Formats: sequence, structure tokens, C-alpha cells
Amino acid sequence: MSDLSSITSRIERVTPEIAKRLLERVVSSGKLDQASVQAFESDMRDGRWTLNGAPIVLSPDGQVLDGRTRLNACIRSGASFDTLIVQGVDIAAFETIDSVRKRTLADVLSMRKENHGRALGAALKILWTYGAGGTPGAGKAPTPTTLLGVLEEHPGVRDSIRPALRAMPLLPHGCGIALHYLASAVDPIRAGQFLAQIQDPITEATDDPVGQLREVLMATRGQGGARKQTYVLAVAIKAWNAFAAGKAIKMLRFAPERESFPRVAGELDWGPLSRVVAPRQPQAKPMASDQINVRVLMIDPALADTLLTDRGPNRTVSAVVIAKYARDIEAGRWRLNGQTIKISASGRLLDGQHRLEAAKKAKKAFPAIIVEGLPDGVISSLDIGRRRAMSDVLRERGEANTIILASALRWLWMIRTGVVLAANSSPSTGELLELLDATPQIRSSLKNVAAIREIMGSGIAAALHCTFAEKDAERADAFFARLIDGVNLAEHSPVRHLRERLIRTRASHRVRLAEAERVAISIKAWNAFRTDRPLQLLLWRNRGTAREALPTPV
DNA sequence: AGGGAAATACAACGGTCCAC
DNA sequence: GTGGACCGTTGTATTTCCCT
Repeated sequence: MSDLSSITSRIERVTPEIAKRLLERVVSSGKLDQASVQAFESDMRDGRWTLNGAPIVLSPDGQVLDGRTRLNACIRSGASFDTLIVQGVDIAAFETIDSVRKRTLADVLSMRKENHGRALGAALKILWTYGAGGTPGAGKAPTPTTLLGVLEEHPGVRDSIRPALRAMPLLPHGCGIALHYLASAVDPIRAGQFLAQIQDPITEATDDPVGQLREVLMATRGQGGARKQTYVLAVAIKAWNAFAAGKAIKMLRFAPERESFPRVAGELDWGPLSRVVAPRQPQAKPMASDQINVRVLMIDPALADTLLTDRGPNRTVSAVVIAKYARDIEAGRWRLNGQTIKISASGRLLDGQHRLEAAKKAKKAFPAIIVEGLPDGVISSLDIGRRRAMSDVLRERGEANTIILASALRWLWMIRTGVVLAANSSPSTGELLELLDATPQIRSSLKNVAAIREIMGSGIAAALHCTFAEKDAERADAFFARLIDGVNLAEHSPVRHLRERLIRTRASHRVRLAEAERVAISIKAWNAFRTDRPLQLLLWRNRGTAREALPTPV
């Protein structure tokens, strides 16, 4: 298979100079995600970066298809990094890479078999934000790599899991762990007593800090969400400060709009916490390339099944994603695109679950690169980059109006497959590119509906124009021209009904028409218009016994 | 008109509670 | 210890605004 034999792979140490040279030949022109660049940059500079099996993907003649973020981070960090380089991937194949679902910290921790993974993850996030001087529960979450770094620097956080259990369920576990860890840096014995007294009070005094905290916690019980976390932590820290100093509190509260987030008193003595955000010393790491094995091959359903069996804990799978990939594999649309399937030295499947499940579902083989022998820990650095949107792919192809074109293609796909009704399925990038090749006239549909913005979305309108124009181009143009200008419309004209309905529902944000209904009444109006039939009423029933299917355009 | 920036709607997610 | 329900937030896709 020519697809496979043209691919070569190697493991290389990329220096900033090499990165610079590679970046001179970049295909993609989209914007870099600066947050990701920064995260990678600090990982590389501080020696946290490990060879993770995610490749730099090059075309046959050496153009960079994937890896811009990592290469830019390398230059900024001034440090070298080890990476797999895959060369020989066709640009057209690379375009079909679908956006990848991101991993969460809880995913990573449970894969590492940490106990109380979810609570521990919440606590690490709180500690990191607090250590950086921010407000826990608000703002952007740090990357899983950063948080695992915090855990590595502060293994003692695990020792706070048990004491924090004693304050459950009044004090949420994640908050309890973080609070106990912070407080025990000041006074470990008092910290344990504080947490224990939250559940089992030892005094009835109304100005007792723990009693005050209990009241706040009971009052906020039953509420979820991050805003509660900020509030609970703030009052808990205030209560702890009073408790540790042996002071009474009359009224315990926190007003986020007027107060800054409280700090635990005695901060200067906290060696451990001040290091939470401090960079680690770079460490010399042995190049692992001799243990790493890269294979390019066809993966059939039987092999996929083997690879999926006993491969350790992984993310919960998404049925929509598997179905999407399976359609691509079944239609032969799945090409070797440079994405790798990653297996650790201990035999755990680190990346590729959805693709392998899709091969089983499609009962068909697909070409892939398998990387074996990776360190188990690299999973935390996978899948944390920015998703590649359809509009990015189109822009790289040199298309114009890419956001609206992407939207129009998506709508056209939904109309053609009837998914508008189900809404539990979404098109793959490959499917949309194929649709564009098969329906090039959709580009001109965009122009036909350019002025429709007052009436309906440009994407959906272009998809509908394209659909109707296949039946009768001239009448489709006329239909949309009248829909836009509203000129010369008789009382029972279908266009008039549609126009008024769309404008009415668009003006009021609260009564937005369901997407399926918008498509359905547009098709009904078109069918009446095309057959010169006046309409008394434009109605489409999507519920009840007289439920209608999506109408077919005539 | 074209294209980027800002605004918006909504799906997906994170975090907690609760039942088992 | 885990999984579903619930609530609020975040991120993405899409729409609208606005400048050239």
C-alpha cells in the first residue's frame, strides 16, 4: 500500500535552531494558541517534557503539517526536546484529522491509580491557583501537566486526604484537602482538630470560628458549582485564621466584590507552598529512544480488539466520536495522517481508544502508526493543544469566508443526512471536505445569501440555497431574493409566511426557533413556492401524534 | 464586500451531593 | 469507591458587529 510505504519515522532531539529551520516551512497559517505555547514552553525549560509519542508531522518534502505549537515553545524556552518525527504524510490526508477530545485531570489521575482522584484533582487545582496568588474556583485551569508537577513537589497533599474526610460532607472533600494541607504547614495538630470539629463541634459558643463555619456550610449545602467553591474556601480560610490565633468571630462571611481572597496567616513560614509555582530544576533525562518502537501498519478489527483488551484504565468513550470515525474508516476516507496510537512500556493504551473502537465498529482495517514503549507518565501531556476547527482547515486550503463556509457545509451535511432531527451526530472533517468537493457550488450559494443576516443565519441559508438550487437554480435565486427584500409578496405567498416567521422569531431571543424547525419550514415554504401553491399556514409539527418527518425538497 | 473582532447560544464539562 | 443527578461554568461554533 503506497499510503504506508511512503511514511518514515524517527526519534530526534530538536534544538531551538532545528525548530527555527522547520518553522520556516509551515503549511498552516492559523493563529497559535498562546496558552498552550506557554504551557509547553515552561515544561520544556523546566525539564518536565518527555518524549510522548505525539509526532511532529512533515509532508514528503519536509513541510511542517503538525507541531507548530511545540516548535514555537522550543524556540521560546531555549531548550531542546525529544520527539517522534513522522515524514511523508500527504497534506490532503492530514487535513482529515479530526479535532480531538481533551483529557481532563481526573482522567489522568484515575489512570495513575491515585485514590480519591477527583477530590485530589480539585485540591491540586485549588493549591496551584492559591499559590499563584489567584482566586480558587475562578479563572483558567492550569494544564494537567502543571498540576501533576504540583503533586510531585508536594506529595504530602495525599496525607491531607484522610483528615479532610472527617469534615465530609459538610466541607467538600477537595476544599478540605487543600485547606488541611495549607493549615498543617502552620500547625499540623490544630489543623487536624479544625477539620474534625467541623463535623463534631466541641462548643456551643456562637462566636466560635468553627461553629460559624458550620453555619455557613449548612446554609450553602445543596448548591454546586465553582462559585460555591470560592466562597466556601474563603470563609474556611478566615475561620481557620481565627481558630489558629484563638480568636472569636462574630459574623463569618466573604464578599467577593469587595474583598480580595483571604490568605492563610503565617504565609512566610510556608516553605512548601511558596514553591508551588516555582520552576523545577532541569534534570538530565536518558534518551529513551532505544526502548521505543514505531510501526506503520494496517490495524484490522481483530488487532484493534487485542490492543483494546487489558490495556488499563482509560477515558470513558464517546459514542458520537466512535461513530464519526467508524464512518470515515468504512468509507475508506481514513488516511494515514500522522496521528499515532500510543502504548506505554507497561502495555497500557495511552492514546487511540476511539480509533480502535471505530475499527471494530466499522469491521474494517485502517492505516496507523503505533508507538510502543513510552513512559507511562506521558499521558498527562497528550491532547492538551487547541482543537483544529473546520474553518482552520479551509483557511489553510486557501478558501475565503471560511467560518461561514464551514458553517454552511456543516448545515448541508446535517440536512442531507437528516441529522437535523436527531442532533446526536456530527460530521467529521473528512466528510465535510468530501462534501465540498462534491458540492463546489456551495461557494456561490454563500454569495446569494450574503444579505440575509436580518432573517436567518448565513450558514444555514447557504446550505438551504444550495439544496434548493439543485432542483431549480433560477427559482432558488428568486426565492432567496424575495426572502431577503420582501418585495411584492402576496398575502398567502409562502415566502412571505417564511420571512415573517423567521424575522418574528429572530427578533425575540427567548423564542428562538429550534434548528430543525427552521430547516423544516424553509423546505415547506420552498416546496409551495416551487409548485406555485399559496399557503394559508406555515406549520411543522415535531411532537405529538401528528408528528411530521423532515420534508423533502421538490 | 471582505475579513477580523466581539458577542452570543449552547453543548460539554467540572465539581459536588447522594445513593448504592 | 463509583456512577448518576444536578447546578453552574467554560469552551466552541456560530452570529453579529465593525472597520477597511
